[in-house]
Amino acid sequence: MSEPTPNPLHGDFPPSGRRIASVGLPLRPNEYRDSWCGEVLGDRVDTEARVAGWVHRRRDHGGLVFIDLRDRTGIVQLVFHPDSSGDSFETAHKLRAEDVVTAAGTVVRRSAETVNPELPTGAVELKVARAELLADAETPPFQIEGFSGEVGEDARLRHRYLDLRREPMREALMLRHRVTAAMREFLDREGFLDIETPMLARSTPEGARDFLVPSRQQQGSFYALPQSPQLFKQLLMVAGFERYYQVARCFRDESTRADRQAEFTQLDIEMSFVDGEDIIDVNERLLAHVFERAGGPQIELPMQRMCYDEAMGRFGTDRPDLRFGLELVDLGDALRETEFKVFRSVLDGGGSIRGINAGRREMPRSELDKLISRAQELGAKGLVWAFREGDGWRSPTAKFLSEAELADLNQRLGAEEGDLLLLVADQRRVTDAVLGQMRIDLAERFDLIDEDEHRLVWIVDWPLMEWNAPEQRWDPLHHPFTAPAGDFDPENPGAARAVAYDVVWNGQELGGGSIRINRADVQEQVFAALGIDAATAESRFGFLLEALRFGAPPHGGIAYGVDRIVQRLSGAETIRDVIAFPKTASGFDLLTGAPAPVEDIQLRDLGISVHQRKLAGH
RNA sequence: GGGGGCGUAGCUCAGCUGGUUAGAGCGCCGGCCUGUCACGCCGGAGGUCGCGGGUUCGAGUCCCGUCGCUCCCGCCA
Repeated sequence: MSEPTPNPLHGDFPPSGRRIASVGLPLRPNEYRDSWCGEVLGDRVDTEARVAGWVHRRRDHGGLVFIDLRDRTGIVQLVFHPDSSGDSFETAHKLRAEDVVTAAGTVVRRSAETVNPELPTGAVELKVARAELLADAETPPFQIEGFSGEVGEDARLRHRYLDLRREPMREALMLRHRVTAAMREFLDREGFLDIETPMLARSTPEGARDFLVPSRQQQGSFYALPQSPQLFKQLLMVAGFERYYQVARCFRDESTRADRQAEFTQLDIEMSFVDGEDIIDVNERLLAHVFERAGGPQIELPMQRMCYDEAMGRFGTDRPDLRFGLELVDLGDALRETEFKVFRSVLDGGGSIRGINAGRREMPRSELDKLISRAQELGAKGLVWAFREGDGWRSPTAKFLSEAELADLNQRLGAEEGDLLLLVADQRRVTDAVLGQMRIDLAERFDLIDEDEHRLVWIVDWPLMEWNAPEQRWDPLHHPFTAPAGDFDPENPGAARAVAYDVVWNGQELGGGSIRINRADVQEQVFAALGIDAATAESRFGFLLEALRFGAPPHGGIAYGVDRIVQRLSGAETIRDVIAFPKTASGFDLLTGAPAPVEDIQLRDLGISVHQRKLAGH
């Protein structure tokens, strides 16, 4: 996790183990304990307390034994003296790391020299009268805490239940709970109903690959695990529930990333009789509430908005990080007459030339070569780099450009002496993808991001569709159920705008949504424009079209990536660190061994050929 | 599907241009210890160098393959 950058988890909470109070613990006494370890504080001095937990560390002095006992709320020091009753003192000598223990005794104040200021409970300790070993533990494969090195992720995932005992993971999952609890709390208060939708659903071949589940009763047919509850929540609007939400598990059979798992959690929301403004209003208040409850940055309402076109123009992406500049600049006009062949052919081919002024930077040739490789990795054919020098450039490309062109480029880029300029010439889609990402790479590399700053922005006014040149068809920017703003002209689908909105936090999309189509005829037109013919639409989405004919209210909604929100709030480097039982990059669960081969008889029940499975290598 | 990085003791790592018996810290085991809190001191155990093959007098080290982890690109409506 991270260094001294202020973690929103810390600082905004009352110090000490009382942090746990906001998680709403049942504190009913039982025979094992009447106190959480983290709550044995000064106000318990001279009272009896009974705690239970895991042996965090033992310090055995022979005639005196200290045990740090840990539960999910924190740590308290137990002291065993030889005069403990029964065989408690002998038990203490035998205790080992991670043994499970219950101990009762008197809470005593520590003498001034023995106070541990590092521990919330460090002013007191439990003088143990009786203790019992409830379960002993084998030596853990890695140290739970008190070890300066990071434990490798393989080991952590293979014994996740031990990893989850470590403080960063405890904090992350408790934060996650606070986030979802705050979501439910707010939405319940606003009149939303929590309704579950099916996990075994119909496959939708558009979009991401589905996880398929073979049907035993209809051999050869398959369920799909839902990529989102989208269609079901629209049907719930048709059904008249008006305000719905669900903390929904979703599945996409695509490769994972540091911020992506195939199985993830979405906060899914849908409302009826609303327009885009109503939805944005509710969601701004939702986010403000969640951030407040979870110790995130304070959100000023109303939040900033930016049009899609502006975001793409200035930042090359629909999820701009507004904490730093390095904005993209369009340079085509400066090169209208250029004779430089590379630029000429791009411009003649309808492409763009765009650039970034990275500021005054020293960069050796080897580093510049790395930038070129990165640009190529991102899809550019090449990258022009230049340093402004006098009225011209120091650059391998300078000799191909006229003095007037160089001066114009410098002016458009606002280049001053020594500034590093990066140019990409390609189709606009490519220039934006490449420079939009390099802008972020450069900001990280040159440390231009103020980690204390937080910028939330709604991206609004989206195109409904974009032209997919390789496939020669129109694709929806959100999904095929997004409502066009105003009348939809099937002859000119590229002109249609959508009532859609994404909320972006420091360059990461937290969630996105739209007003949906609530008329069957419009939905049919949009399907047609997307190249889904009437027969296909009927067979895949006939149930939706039919439902829309039975009185579908105007409706719309949004969906948030819960894992990413928690990741951001916790400062975790990967999404795996905020998921209790995540999978590896190749989709393995190292703890349980899933996915795993199954018995032949299971396959026969499903009508799947055992022979085929053998071919697959099992 | 493609590219980069990594894989050595239970954990985190070191191991030079190939060279004798593969090391450290932590953990673990035994002993001592009444104020520690990363307790301390003394002693000890612990290795298929991911796996398979090759080059070489000789491989942890070089080469090929393979498996696993990870980051990135594609992909993720």
